[in-house]
Amino acid sequence: MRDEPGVQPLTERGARTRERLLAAAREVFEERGFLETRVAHITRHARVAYGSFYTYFPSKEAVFLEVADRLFADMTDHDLVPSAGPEPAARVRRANRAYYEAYRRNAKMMAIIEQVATFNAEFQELRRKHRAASAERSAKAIARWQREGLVPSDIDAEMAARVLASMVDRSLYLWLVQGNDPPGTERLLETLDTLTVRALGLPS
Amino acid sequence: MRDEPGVQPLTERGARTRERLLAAAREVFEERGFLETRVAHITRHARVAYGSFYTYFPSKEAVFLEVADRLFADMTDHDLVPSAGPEPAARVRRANRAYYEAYRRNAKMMAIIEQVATFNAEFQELRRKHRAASAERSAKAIARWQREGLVPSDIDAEMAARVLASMVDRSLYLWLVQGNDPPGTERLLETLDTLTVRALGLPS
Amino acid sequence: MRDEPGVQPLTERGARTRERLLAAAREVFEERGFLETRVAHITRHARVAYGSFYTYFPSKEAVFLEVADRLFADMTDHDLVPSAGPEPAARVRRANRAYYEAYRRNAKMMAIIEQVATFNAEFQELRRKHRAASAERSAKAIARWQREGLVPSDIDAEMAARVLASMVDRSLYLWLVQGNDPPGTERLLETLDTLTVRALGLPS
Amino acid sequence: MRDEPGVQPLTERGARTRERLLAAAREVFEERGFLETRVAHITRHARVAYGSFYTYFPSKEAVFLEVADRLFADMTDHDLVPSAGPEPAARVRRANRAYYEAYRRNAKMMAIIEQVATFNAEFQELRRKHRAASAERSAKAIARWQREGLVPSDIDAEMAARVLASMVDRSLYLWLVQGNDPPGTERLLETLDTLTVRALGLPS
DNA sequence: CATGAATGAGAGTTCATTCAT
DNA sequence: GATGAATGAACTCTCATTCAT
Repeated sequence: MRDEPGVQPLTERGARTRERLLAAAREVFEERGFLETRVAHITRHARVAYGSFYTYFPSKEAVFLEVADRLFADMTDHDLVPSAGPEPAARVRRANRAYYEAYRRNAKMMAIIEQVATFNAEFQELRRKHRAASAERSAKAIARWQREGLVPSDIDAEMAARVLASMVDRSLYLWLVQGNDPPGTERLLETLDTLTVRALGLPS
Repeated sequence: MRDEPGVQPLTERGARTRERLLAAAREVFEERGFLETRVAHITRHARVAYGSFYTYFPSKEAVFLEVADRLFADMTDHDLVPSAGPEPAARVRRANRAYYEAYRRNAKMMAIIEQVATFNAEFQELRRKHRAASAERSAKAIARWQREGLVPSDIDAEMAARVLASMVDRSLYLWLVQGNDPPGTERLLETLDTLTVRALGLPS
Repeated sequence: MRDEPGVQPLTERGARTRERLLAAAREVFEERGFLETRVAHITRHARVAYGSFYTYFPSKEAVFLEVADRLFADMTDHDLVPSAGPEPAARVRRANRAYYEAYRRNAKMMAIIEQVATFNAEFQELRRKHRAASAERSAKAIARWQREGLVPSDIDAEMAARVLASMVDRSLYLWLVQGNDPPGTERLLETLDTLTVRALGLPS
Repeated sequence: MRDEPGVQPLTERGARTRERLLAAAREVFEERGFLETRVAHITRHARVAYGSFYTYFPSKEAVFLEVADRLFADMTDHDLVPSAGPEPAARVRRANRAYYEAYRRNAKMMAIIEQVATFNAEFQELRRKHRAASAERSAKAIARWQREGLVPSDIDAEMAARVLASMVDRSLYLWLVQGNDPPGTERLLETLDTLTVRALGLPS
């Protein structure tokens, strides 16, 4: 009992051990899922003693939160519509592809994230915030396009942003995580692009 | 899951007990989620002896599968586009509303279904089949509309059906299960209708 | 998880198992003390499975409380002054001897009781109540003797009852539990009697 | 306990660290009890590195023994009858009050001492010796009073000393440590004085 | 069939002590 | 000496499933 476990290590060596645990945790979570992961798996994978885990993390949940937090940061570099500029359809397309790449890179963890989100309220909240921030940025882009006359003004920008994000997100989940269908990825991406652009009425 | 030991009760009394267990299971699953549900909770709720559970179901998973199977039947009475006919936009609209109502009615179980789908392969497969069947029907409708010139022929009917189903499904999940947003339901439904119709290029 | 553990068993067989656990618990507590007792020791001693312990008791504390409660009942059949009547000095003497016998019979558990009382607030309260009830009875006897002119009226009956109970109780504890001194028991009892009688000014 | 590794610091700085650990240990023990005290609590409180604890003390028990040893010294400056002289009743009274004050000052540690005495044999022995030495002094006083004709000669001086010490000690423990009773302290002290004096038959 | 007791392999967490720096 | 990380044996409590009645 160092009493406030999970504190940042004070030495170089401690920092290394902590990183090893984080990396091992991610790998084991990806391999076995959150529920089937034992703290012992993580420590064995990181080649540290069982007890060392609790030197840096108060629980299995805590290490997961941190792994997921890093992943969210990686994922949200690639928003639906990252920046202003001409050719909105091309931008949508590019954003979708970027998100697809990020999703593919992190597909295994995305599966575990969905798992944990179904029973851990704290984590649900974390994910909700990330989603809201991301949707907010997309909504801003849509609203700008509406002011520029590129998107019909009868569309609810905020809601459309959320709904379209759900569309892309869930499609990629079923595709990449649950492997719901073999036919070519390009067909999926093409459809996501087309439907998004047409749903918003963007000139293509 | 239909040939496990003791599944089909032979007597009238046995059939009653089995039904009580199924009803109790659904209520307890809704209340606590799959992971937090104990077999004892189910039997207590059903006012049945602990051991009787295993007379009718080989495991906690088995009773869940059966509860979920019944629910899927209820949900898929309301497909994206239930039947042929004129006014496709109105049909999309009606289908979305019907699905929304069904989802709302079963929201708690939908949450648990998502939960179990994240770790139980057998259940994943069951859900995948339901999804595929449902998407197939939607794809048929879209294809018909394409032959009738109501939907552009450059759209991949099957993929569009899946992607749009993901959009609606996920939006309702975040809305009804995770309560992600306070603003009015009507805004959400309106957006789902509009985006679907425009994505498909249907006349409105 | 039968959810409200520690419930009374519903069958004859369950009642037997529960009794075996209680008896085993007492013996193991006496042998090793509360802190050094493991649930596994108790179940092994009772020849039941580890998990069966938790069918009947929610924790080690709970089984201890019940063991102690039974012991308190046994001990308080022998109060400082059990009943009214003539010859108070003889009554004091008889009460002291009776308490001594009870203490000797239960000496090992008295040691454990003292142990648990030093850290478990719930148990402290239980013991406080027993002590208060016992002191109350002694105080009544002293007050009666005061009304009969056998004890000086300047004595605080209630406080004297508590103080003299402490004297007897603690002396027996040090004697029988901590074995503080070999010389004859009779010397101790004689001293307890004499000091009690003279402290109260009773005719001897 | 004085020849364990690293007990006697060789440098000035080491002596200071050791004192800080001792002081911190006492405070933490008082705050949380022996069982709930972690070595980490002590070092944190002393603002000393975790490992430094083991530079000066071989174990948690060892530091407690030393804290308790100092406390015993403080307590036994105030014996039942500290010195010879006239007016024995007044002396008893004064000794009781002095002991009360000392007890009150150290009440929290007295609680922990009782706790440790219930499971640590080495500490039990230490306390037994202190008690024996103290009782010995009281017994000497009583014997002297017997030779002076102030106390009846049928009293067993040594045993009476022990029994009366138990009475005072236990009453103060229940009063000050377990807070067994709200009514005024003066009532308790008065009763202790009176009963002691009368039990011994001292002229008052 | 019904009942409820019995089972025991885990799993997470603790923390005194040791050790490398 | 001082520092704080590393260790891992314990220990409690859980609960799906089996079994005796």
